Amino acid sequence: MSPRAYRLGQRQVTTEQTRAKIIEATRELLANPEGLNGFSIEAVARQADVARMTVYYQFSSKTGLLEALCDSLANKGGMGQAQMRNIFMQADPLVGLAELVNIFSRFWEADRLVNRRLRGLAAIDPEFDQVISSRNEGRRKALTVLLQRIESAGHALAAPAGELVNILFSLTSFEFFDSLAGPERRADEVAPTVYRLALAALGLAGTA
Amino acid sequence: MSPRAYRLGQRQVTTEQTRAKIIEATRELLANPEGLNGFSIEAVARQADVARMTVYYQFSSKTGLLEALCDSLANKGGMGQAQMRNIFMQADPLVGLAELVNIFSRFWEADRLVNRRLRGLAAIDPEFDQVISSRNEGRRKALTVLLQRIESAGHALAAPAGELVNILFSLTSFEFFDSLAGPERRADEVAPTVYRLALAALGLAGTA
DNA sequence: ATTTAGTCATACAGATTGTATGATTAATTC
DNA sequence: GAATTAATCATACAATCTGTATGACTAAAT
Repeated sequence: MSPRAYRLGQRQVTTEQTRAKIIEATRELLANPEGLNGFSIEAVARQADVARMTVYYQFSSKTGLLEALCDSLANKGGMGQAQMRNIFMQADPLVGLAELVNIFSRFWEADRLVNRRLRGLAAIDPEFDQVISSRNEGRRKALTVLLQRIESAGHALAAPAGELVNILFSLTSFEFFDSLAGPERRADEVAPTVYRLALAALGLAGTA
Repeated sequence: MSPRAYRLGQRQVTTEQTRAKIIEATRELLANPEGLNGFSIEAVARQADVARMTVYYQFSSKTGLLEALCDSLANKGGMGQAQMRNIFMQADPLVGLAELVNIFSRFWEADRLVNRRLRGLAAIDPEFDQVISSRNEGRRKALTVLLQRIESAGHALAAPAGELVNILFSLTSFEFFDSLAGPERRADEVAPTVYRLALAALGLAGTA
């Protein structure tokens, strides 16, 4: 009657491999320059060499699958803790801001096409949009803290802090990076431009 | 044998009405806050009270339909000639730039949700992305001309013109507007911010 | 040896797509 | 008025995808 105690143990390793295979297959399909016409759970399963039912079993829905991909990208990009810490370790919050811009520029660049697709899907599907939005909140939070420190450091701000957070948030968005980078520019060319605009927005054009 | 000469005449009016009905139905469906799950050619036909085959007959494909919608939005927003002329009529090219920012801010705001969906679809489908990209080229061209005039007017530019065009292009994009406006702000609050950033990018922060 | 979780195979109803074929309707031409 | 033409509609079709359900099979854990 009562279910027997059962630890996954070694099996969890295998399961994780399966999940990783599926997520990677999803990433590959989203990175297809031909677009997402061929993108379907069925195609993901084929690409991952897995039964379609396994995809559903592991991720429940398309949204669940894409959400897992987002997490995977964030982990791969080291977005969890290490990088964030580096932003706030800086004594000068403006250096921290520059660091944030650099980190995100590189992050957006790493899987640029995939990011573009994901945001495209988010623009179409409110359910998945929630996923993307909540992922963005971390950046907004970080910017809020940085801005407080910048103000504390004695810099007079050119506008209400809430307004400025909003501007910095938009300047450091994937969409802005993607547009600014165009077909040619790399992250290390774009990041300085974004940082310059950010300083200008703060009214600190010639400060650094 | 030889086909008889045939002018559409009065029939063209009816046809145009049909096309308009279908485009409007498309617009309404794209504006659905619930997302595009329910969006299909079939749904468009139902909404327009028209047979599905008529949609195909008039627009060939989904891309053709969306392209027609883009044109419709541009016409509705008066994007054709009148507004553009207003930008270049200004004696001071910086005023022209401010005008451009205003015009596009209002334009993006007018059908904001629809624009978001369209760009989402473009991010997913390279074929349709072409449509959107070519629509954006007008803005880029206008910015290029404005920038030349600004330079001719004796303002020293802070960076190569090509670079600056790129930055202004990104600052005046729908995506940047959409992010900056957030859930609350209106076009007339966003436009001044964008203009300030544009001036800062040009290195003319305190000029106007 | 038995239980459990993960994987797979199959099946199903419902939608959507793009295309094809032909009927119907109304305006245009002769 | 009769013939022609273009637009619209109705129906059908194969192909694909979705989400769900059901059960079999396998390997690890008990």
